[in-house]
Amino acid sequence: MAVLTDFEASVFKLVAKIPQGKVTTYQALACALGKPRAIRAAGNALGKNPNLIKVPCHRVVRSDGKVGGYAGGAITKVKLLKAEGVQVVRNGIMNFEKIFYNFK
DNA sequence: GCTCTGACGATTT
DNA sequence: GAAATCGCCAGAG
Repeated sequence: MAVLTDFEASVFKLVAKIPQGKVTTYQALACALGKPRAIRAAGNALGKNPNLIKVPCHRVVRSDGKVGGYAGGAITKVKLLKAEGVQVVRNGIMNFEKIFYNFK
């Protein structure tokens, strides 16, 4: 079972809600948690990556439009996103603005 | 209880 | 426009 903290569990719970073909940013994620300043903490939680398959952590990208990082490598992350219909411009930069998922 | 690290963000140079 | 620096929060040692 998850030996994670409440904060991490909250992050994974939100990330797991991201539908296929959509992506979100670490900022929106932290904001959804009620702590827009805890961007690093949210990213740190995903960094644990306890359920890489169950949690679509690859759908979480940076606010800059870059894919950010991934436990399996940023290359794999972009690959998965492209497979879901995400338009990757270049250098791992994508048009997440058109497929942005807003937590609600 | 203090310090370092980290899948980040925004600002400044 | 790109690179570097500072600032932020939470977890682990």
